[in-house]
This record gives sequence, C-alpha cells and structure tokens, in this order.
Amino acid sequence: MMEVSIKDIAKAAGVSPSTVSRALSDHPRISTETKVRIHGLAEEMGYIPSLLARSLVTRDTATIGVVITSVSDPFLAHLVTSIEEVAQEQGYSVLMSSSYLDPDRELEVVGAFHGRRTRGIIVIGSQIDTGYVQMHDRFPLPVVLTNCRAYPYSVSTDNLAGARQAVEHLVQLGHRKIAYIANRHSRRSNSDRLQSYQQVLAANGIPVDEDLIIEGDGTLRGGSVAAQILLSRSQPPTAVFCFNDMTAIGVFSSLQQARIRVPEEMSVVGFDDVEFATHCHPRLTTIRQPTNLMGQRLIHMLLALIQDQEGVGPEVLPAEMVIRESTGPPPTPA
Amino acid sequence: MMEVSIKDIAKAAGVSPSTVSRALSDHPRISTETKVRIHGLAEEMGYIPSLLARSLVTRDTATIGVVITSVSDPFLAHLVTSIEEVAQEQGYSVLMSSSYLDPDRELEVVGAFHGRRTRGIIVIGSQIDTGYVQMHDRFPLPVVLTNCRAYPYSVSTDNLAGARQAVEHLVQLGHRKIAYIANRHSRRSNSDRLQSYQQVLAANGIPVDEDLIIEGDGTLRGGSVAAQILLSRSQPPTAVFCFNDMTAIGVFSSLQQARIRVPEEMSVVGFDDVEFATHCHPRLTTIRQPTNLMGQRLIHMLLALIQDQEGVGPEVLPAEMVIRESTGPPPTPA
DNA sequence: TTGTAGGCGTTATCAT
DNA sequence: ATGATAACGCCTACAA
Repeated sequence: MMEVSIKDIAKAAGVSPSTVSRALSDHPRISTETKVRIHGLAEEMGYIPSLLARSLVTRDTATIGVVITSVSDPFLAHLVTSIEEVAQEQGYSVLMSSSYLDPDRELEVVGAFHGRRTRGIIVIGSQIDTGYVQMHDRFPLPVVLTNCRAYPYSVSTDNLAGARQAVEHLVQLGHRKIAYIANRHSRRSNSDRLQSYQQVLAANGIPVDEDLIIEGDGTLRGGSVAAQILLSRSQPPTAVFCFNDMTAIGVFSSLQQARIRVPEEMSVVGFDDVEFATHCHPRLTTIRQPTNLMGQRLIHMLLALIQDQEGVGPEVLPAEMVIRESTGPPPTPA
Repeated sequence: MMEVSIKDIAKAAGVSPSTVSRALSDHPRISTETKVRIHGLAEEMGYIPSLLARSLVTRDTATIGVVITSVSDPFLAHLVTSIEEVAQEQGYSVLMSSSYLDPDRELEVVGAFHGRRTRGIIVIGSQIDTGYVQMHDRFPLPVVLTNCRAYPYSVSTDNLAGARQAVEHLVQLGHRKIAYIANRHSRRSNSDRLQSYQQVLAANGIPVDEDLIIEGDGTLRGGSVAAQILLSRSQPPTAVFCFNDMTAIGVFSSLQQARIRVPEEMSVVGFDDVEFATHCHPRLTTIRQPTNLMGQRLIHMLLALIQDQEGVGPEVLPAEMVIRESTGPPPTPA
C-alpha cells in the first residue's frame, strides 16, 4: 500500500520524473499528448502529490495555525468557522489546537505550528498577550491576536463602547444596583468591559460596590454560580451585566431555580449575541459582536502580513446593542 | 528573517550537519561536551526543526485529520475537543476542516488530508458514509467514521436503544400523539432514531401519523420552525421527540412564543445531553451520549488502525436516558 | 518538448 | 565520536 510517487508514474509512462511534474502542473511547454497520458496515468494509479515534499521546495505550506482556548463556547466556535471558511477559500489549510487557557500550552502550540512551518498564526483569547510583542523580533511567523490593543496585529470588538451601551441601558431603565459578572480568563476584553461598567456608574453618580463585581469564567456553570453568589448578598442587585451570553444564560438558570422572574425582578444583559440568545427565555438583551466580520478581519490581516503588505494595523470592530426581553425597569419596592 | 537550519548551526559550531542532528536528537554516541554546545547554540539561534523535512524522511507526519460537518453544534464541538485532547497526548497534531454537509467538499477535504500525508482521518457526520467502504481498497489511509454500522471502522452511540427509551418514556407517561423532529443531514443516526420511534409506537398500538414526523436539520432554528409546523396541525401532538438537544431547545423557543407550557401542555425530549440541556427552562429530558468516551474511542480506533493492530472493529456505545423537567403526563382534556 | 542535476531540511547508513 | 553520502518526493533551472 505504498504511496505512489512521481517517479512511479515516470517509470510507468517511460518518461523522466520532471516531465511528469511538468505535465501534472500544466507547464506550458509540454506536448498535449503526453500531458493527457500522464494525467490519465496519475488518475489511474491514484497519485496524490505529497504536499510535504512540495512545501519543502516551494517553502510554502499553505497552512495557517489557529490556537483557541476552547471551541466549546459558541462564540469562539463561530469565530473559527468564519476563519476557516475564508482560509479554505484562499487555498489555506487550517491547523487547529486548543490551549485550554494554559499559557505554557499556548506557547507549546505556537512552537508546534512553527515547527510545521505554518505561514502564520491566529491566537484567539491569548493568555500570553503582550508576550508576542517581545517575541516579535525573534519569531519569524506573523501572529495575529484578538482583543489586544497593546499588540500591533490585533482585531478587537469595541468592548469599551459595547459595555458602555449595556450599562447605560440599565441605568436608563432606572437600575442603580447593577452587578457585573467578569471573566477571569479573558483579561483584556474583561478589563475593558469592567472599566466601562465602572465609568458609567460613576458618571451617573452611582457608587461602585465591589460586592457586586463577581469573578466568573465565561461558562454556563460560571454564570450560574455567580448568580447564586449575587442572590446571597444582603442587598442583591436588580440588574446584572454579564461578560458574555454563556454567563448570562447560566445566570438565567439560577434565577429560574430561585423563582426570580426576568426581567420583572432582575434584568440581565449578555455580550456576544450567540444564536442561543434568541432561543432562550426570555430572549436575551445583549451586545452583538460582529463575529463573522471579526473572523474575516483576523484571517485577512494574517494573509496581509504573510504577503508583507504595508499598513497593516490594529482594527477595532463596532459593537451593537440588541434589546430584547431580558431587561426592563427595576421592581418597584412594594 | 530566514529560518535557521541544521546546517547553519553546523557552520556556527564548526561541525558537520549530521553531528548537529545527532546532538539534537540525543543520540547515544556523541560527546556530552558537543551535545551541550550544540543545544546551547540551537537555543540561542532560535532553531526550530522543520517537521516537514523530518516527516519526509521518517515518513511520519504525526498528524491526523478531522473532518466535521460544522463545529457550531455543541455536541460536535465537544467531540472534537475530546479527540484533540487524546491526539495531543499521543503526540499527534490535528488538522481540522469543515465539510458544511457537502459531500463533494467532504471528499475534497479527505483528499487534502491525504495530500498532507496525515496518518489517518476521522470523519464526523459523514455525508459519504458507505462510500468509504469502496474506497477502502484504493485508499492508503485509515478512515474512522461516526454512526455508520455499515462501515467496519465506526463508533456509534446506540441510537436504537436511546431513541427507544425516549419514546417509551413518553408512552408510559400516557402520550399517544407523539411527534418526531428528524435531521435530514444525519441520515444514519436519524434513521435509527426514527426506526425506534416507529417501533415503539407500533408496539404500543399507536398508529404512526406521518404528519407528526417533521424534517428538521439539527439546529436551533430548525427545531423552532419544526415546532411551528407541528403547532399548525389540526391535531397537534402532546409530546415531541427531537433528533438532538439543539432541535429541542429550538422547539422550546417556539413553544414559549406560543405560550404553551412545558411539560404541562407539551413534553419535549432531546438527544445528546449537551451542557445547555441543564441550563434551559425547563431543564431538558434527553438521551445522553457519552461524548467524551466517543471521542476517545474514535481516536483510539484510528491510532490502532495506524499501528496496524489486529481486531479493530465497530463499536457501539451505550445511550442513557436522563429524565429532567421537560417531560410529564399529557394534559387532561378539560 | 524532454532529460539531467541540484537542492529544499532532515534522518540514516556507512565509513573513519 | 564524527563526517560523508544518500535518500525522502518534489520543483526548477539548465542542457539537450
């Protein structure tokens, strides 16, 4: 069951290997007769060119690497789908590995990608972050990040503006006890969202209560336990702004359990606008990230870098609030 | 910014390339002195071995390919995560591509993996299915499938038993008008589940009403529209068994919209037991697939095939019913 | 139009 | 312990 190589075909056809190579790559100067003969033979013998060997000589693997924290968040899943789609379209294969939020593992994966000579790397939710700016000199591969404005090649959503809209929405509805459930694993985007949260409260003369800022982890379960903590406060909030939709839906489940109605007794806002946001009850008010666009910009930025294009720089994509049914005025104390 | 090769190190160290190669691969017969010197030099020069070149000579890429319909279904996402975890552990990299439910695209991807000389391929939710059994002779790479009992190298969940439990549960609760929302994209597992559905109904003297079998597509939206169709029937069902949890949650959202309470007015059963099943309202009664185990069996089967082990054959994993709050007795007609 | 030769970066088999 | 040399499968001048 040996792989058939260009030599085998050459032997079978009674020509030299280079003729076969040319015939197969539709080289201009070759007789149409042998060309079709070779093509037929190749087909018949089940020849599949070794991209390994080819890459070695052309110095191009036509592969990019994507390192992702975990594909179990639908937002991230959507993002990689969008990246992969464009990559395919542009003739690139995608090597994918998970970093499981572990910085060491992330570095390992990046190293492995380099070893495989991917043309470039996209890191989604990097735990190294600015580590790449130092690496930048020694590292021969372009690296593109998400949500890291301190790094030159980064695509972000406007977390500041997004979070601001969310919290302002809540304030305008009349809420004054507003909680924030953070994500300890997503420092960059989290700190932006937290910052807007604090600023909007301050701008509206609402003191920031540290007890209302809970560490979450961006998962359903994380949101669920964060909500329980919030409910155990002596002065529970009337609204909660969540790092992402997963967290928000986790919050929903704890509220259901505690028989607290949304939005009558508690308003909830998410972030991302994943598909589930319109299929939960009540439908989730959230900040939409342009997920497809983000994936496209990431891969296009990487391709631009690969092609040594000029003027590649950080991009910030707009966030848009989508008001649905999980937010409303605070309950009037009977 | 050229990549540094073994030759560069050799030059810098004043030794031959082969010595460098040996030093780096911790060959036994080499002086400890030069070994450390070479290692230091390599480190310092930022040397990363080209796995391309290495693979070419060792004839082993240490890579496997995973083709998946789409990573946007949490069940599938979970599955690939589990596969990847084991693959990493065993020193394999994972090349991943989506087939988008397109048979042609699936073949393309398989071809691309072959070209990259992956050691084997896992196809999740194949649209070709038995096509691989014919390919089996001509194709030099081991291929492992999910849910295809007609193919020798397949790991499946016991869809027959799983679906049977689900429908029997509904029947025992007293339901007689039970709908099934199918998945037109997942022929294999779908036909098994449909078959059990029909058998259980028949075994209980319940005529199968074709109007209660709806074509879905395994997505939230698909479940949502299927539910709307069901509700428009002159005789709507009192229970619905869904191809998967995504469909079921889509059904939930349509029922909410129509102000139909679950389970009081309508019982819903899913399949998969994704994490969302415990974070929706009401919590979803479903058939649990051993997702992690399935991923592990898939990759282990592939590795066994790669290593030419004997006695590799199809595996069927157990499905287990998890009763939660989305099922109950049918409404008593007032 | 086709063949020959060299090289891509490694490893492996000989010698030395 | 180390150095030549060949080979992996392919591409690409250069020569014929």
